[in-house]
Amino acid sequence: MSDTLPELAKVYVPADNEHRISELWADAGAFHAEPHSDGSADAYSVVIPPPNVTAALHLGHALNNTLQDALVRYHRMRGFNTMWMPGTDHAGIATQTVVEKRLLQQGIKRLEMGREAFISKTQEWKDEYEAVILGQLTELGASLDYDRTRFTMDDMCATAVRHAFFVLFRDGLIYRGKRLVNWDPATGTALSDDEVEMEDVAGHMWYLRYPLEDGSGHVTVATTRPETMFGDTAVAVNPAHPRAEELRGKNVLLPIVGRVIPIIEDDYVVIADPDSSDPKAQLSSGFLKVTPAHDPNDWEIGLRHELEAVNVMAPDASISDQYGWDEISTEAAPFIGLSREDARDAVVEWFTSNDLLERTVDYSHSVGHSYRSHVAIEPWLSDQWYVASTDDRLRGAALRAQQAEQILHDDPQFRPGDHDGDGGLRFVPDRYAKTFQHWHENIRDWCISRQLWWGHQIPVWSRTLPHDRVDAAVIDMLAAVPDGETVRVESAWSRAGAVHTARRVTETEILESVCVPSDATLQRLDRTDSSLDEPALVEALEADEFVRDPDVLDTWFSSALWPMSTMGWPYPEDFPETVGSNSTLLDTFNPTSLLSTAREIITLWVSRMVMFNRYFMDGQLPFKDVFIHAMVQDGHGQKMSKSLGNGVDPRDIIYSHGADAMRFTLVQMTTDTQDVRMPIDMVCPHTGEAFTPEFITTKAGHVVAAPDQTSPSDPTKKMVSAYGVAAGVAVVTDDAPVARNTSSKFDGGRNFSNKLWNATRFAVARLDGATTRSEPVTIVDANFVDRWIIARLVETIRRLESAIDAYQFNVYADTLYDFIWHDLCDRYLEAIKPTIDDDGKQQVVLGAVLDASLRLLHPVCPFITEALWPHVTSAQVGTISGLDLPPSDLLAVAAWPVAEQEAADKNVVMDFNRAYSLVTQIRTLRASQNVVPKKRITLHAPATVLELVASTGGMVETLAGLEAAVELTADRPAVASPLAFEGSQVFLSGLVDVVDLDAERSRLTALIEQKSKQIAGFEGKLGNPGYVNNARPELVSETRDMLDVATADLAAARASLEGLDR
RNA sequence: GGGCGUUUAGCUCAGUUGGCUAGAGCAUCUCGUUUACACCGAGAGGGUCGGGGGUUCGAGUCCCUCAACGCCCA
Repeated sequence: MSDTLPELAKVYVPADNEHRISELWADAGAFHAEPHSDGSADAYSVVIPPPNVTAALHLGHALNNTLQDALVRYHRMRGFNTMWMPGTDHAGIATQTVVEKRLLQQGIKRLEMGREAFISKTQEWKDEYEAVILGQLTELGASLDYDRTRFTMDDMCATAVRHAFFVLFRDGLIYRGKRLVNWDPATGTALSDDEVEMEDVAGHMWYLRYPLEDGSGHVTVATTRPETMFGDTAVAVNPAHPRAEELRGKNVLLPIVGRVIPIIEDDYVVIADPDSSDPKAQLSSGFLKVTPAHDPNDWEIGLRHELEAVNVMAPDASISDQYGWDEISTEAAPFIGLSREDARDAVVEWFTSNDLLERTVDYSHSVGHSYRSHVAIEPWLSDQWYVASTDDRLRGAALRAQQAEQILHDDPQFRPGDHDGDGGLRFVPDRYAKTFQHWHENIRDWCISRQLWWGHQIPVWSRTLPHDRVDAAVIDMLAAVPDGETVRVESAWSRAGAVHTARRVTETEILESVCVPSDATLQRLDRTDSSLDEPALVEALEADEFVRDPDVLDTWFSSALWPMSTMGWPYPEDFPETVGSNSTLLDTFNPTSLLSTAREIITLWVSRMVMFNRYFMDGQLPFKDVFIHAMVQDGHGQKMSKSLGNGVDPRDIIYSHGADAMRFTLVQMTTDTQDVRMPIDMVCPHTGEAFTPEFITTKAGHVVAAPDQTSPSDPTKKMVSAYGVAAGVAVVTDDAPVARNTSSKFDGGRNFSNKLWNATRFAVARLDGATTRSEPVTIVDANFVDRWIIARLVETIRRLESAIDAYQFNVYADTLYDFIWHDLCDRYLEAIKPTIDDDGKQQVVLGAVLDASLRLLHPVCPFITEALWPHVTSAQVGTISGLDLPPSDLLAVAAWPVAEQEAADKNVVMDFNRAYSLVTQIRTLRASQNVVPKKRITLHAPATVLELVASTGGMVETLAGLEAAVELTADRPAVASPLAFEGSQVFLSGLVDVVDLDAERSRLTALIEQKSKQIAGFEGKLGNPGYVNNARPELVSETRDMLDVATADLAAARASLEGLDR
């Protein structure tokens, strides 16, 4: 077989191997998993956090997916039935925004093209980026089960969404409410709290005088938003305020509007205190204008005091009389139609000219902005659908899911009970359990409707009818409940399987809503009237004036179902690919083993998956472990993000360094606490050289690569940056192509790959697969260095296993780096050079160590290890007893090495370390005297040292460049340099013709000084009764030993120094 | 405002129940290319562990406090 393999190139070239190997895996179906329950293997499953289809992946995604892949590949090799589910997310608002933007560049407006055409355009965008993303994952080496690729809006996921909505609606966990939402007036949609970013804005505090109705004076309200005054329905004062009593029961005549509004008392109002450290108290006037329809705090006050909420704005945040504000005064009329910004100026001007503006103060404060459009959020009163997350069935279930050891509260109702899934959710690192807990303790109901076209349209049909047209039974039911409360109605629709509700919306009108499930659900319901299928039911509803809600669901609603919907929930039998011979994906792989994601996702997504999976699957968790990975920052400490456009395409790094180098470096950088900072260079497409690009600062204050860049060595050559392309501000032409990015951070990974490549190249050339030994080599009979490298291998395996179990990725990478580079290459390969060609047993050991090393490195560096795999396996000449390395054609599906504990000989390792420190000392001495490597020298040492040297079977001689090691006698050569080793004087001769006495003297003097310092330290410790009495005994005796050796070394060094002068 | 994290060699970072004589990689300096690798080998220099206080026989590690930077949630 070896003659069919091409020779290994002198340097590892990733591009020559990666694509070929990806195809090898794909052709073999190496990553495909089938559900089964035959008990032969435990399941290990992960669902990918579905990347959104707005843009290509950046290094942050590369990091997350590399970590998942390392875990997945490791578990696959350990023999788990391993499934990693791929897919993408439709990302409603984000995708709709980018598609709208692109269309607008072509002069096409969304509203003009219509819903259907727009969705089809968006679908095209999705297809394009889904392909890009899956391509990136493939190039990255992600061992996903690509046959199962899902999309949050495909049939399987849509069925789940429809079913989940129906069940929640039926169970009273979805309701329609008039609430203040975070309204984005630019995109015309409501945002969840999580989609609002707080930004500091330099604004003003205006002090407006509101005259009292009875003409007895005025009160002064302080506000940052004077334009909302049209919607004021009260003025609030703290009951402890000095004027509270005198004003009790009085009213204010609202300027411009002419509305008479009460003065109310509420201790939310901050009492003015110019000396306070709280800026709110400093700036307070003592009076607060209350605008329930345009401020969340005022909304709460409004609820407490039963105030009217007057909405004075249109969806585009202009002042409007169409959305709840009636009785417009003549004075107010000119303000109608103004934008909120213009209205603010106009109101301030009006107060100024009417002498009602008391003063203005500069005031910088935090204002919510849309994370997409970046305009200020308008708290806006509107009808929205909500999930009752605060219900115990959701929030309580999420809190009870937490592993008991990670819980910080002592509320018994939220302690895990004995229900399935209780107490089974663990966060790594564990501090994030606190984030999860805190979120749920303060959770609010979840607004799930979005005024978008791209997404899952809400499956509710509604109509609003006057009293006299509504069924009498409904009227009766509503009469029995408070106004505004929703009742379940029994009707023709409910008998057909839908859920029918009704609510009184005004004095004379009633709103009816009917939630219709998908046909898959409908046909399985136990219903009295089974004559209608879903299309027929919808047709009948629409014929009866019901209209489908135009809104779509919040993207996170479908994401929340991801671990279930991708596996065929609720009806796997409808999707044959989710069903195995004796089990289903859901039964085998849910709960999944792990979710790996970023910090902010704990609140956005983790929480909702836990609530939904538990609710819909009888308490079962969506995953057991949540691993929170580091954030990848650019060179300026800014988070890499798709929306900022500062992300680096992993394909650029793969191009400059190779996928394995990128993966290895990312894994090595993943520690418990540190975020990953990644200074980025650019590669000139004209010359290929890397350079630091020019940076600019954006309006938002971000530092990014300037869109247009100039070649560093040829100023006539131009290029554009990836940021310029992402931000849509740079034009790519043949003369100005887009420049790739790179980073020298990945050099270490690349060098490491090349090191392994060349070590294997060397080793394979020394092995001859033709003459295989039939009997396994017994390691206890092997040479010293062979026993040592096997012992180190076994230690390494153990360390890697514990590192990966604890998600210590940097430890995993560092352990491999240390073993392969230092132990295998620097020590073992160098030590066996004189013997390997003639020692068949040693060849077996070398082959086995390489074989095992490739297996161990494979989870992190899959391509290069797979590329080397056939070379190593075909060259192997035998096996080692106690080290189990079952053969496999593909490394990706090979078994993880299993070693018997006896192979880890601690004494060999100890002796090696002693001998190697002698080697190091000799090398240091050689280097200090500039002795060339090929010059052989002689070691003169006492019998104890010679014994150690002899026990290493030539290792010391080879690594230290010794010609001979001889017993130290009185007649040692005159030209010899002394060393202190383990308390003995040893000498090296043959280094140089004449010893430089001054150099020797200063070397020994420095040594004496160092040893004296150490001795003083040890003696200080041992002279301290506190230490001797309290420290662990073995620690004390260790210190004594170290003192003894240091003392002997000192004596040896002193003797040597004296010897020089004799 | 609340929470979390970071501050250790010129740079990027390790340092797991306190025992450290503080490590690694890169960079720097010296030496070295006839046979695995210059994406290399051998060696060296470089740190009062952010400041202050405390607990302890002993603190990079635990506690308090101050400062700077970053993230998440309000």
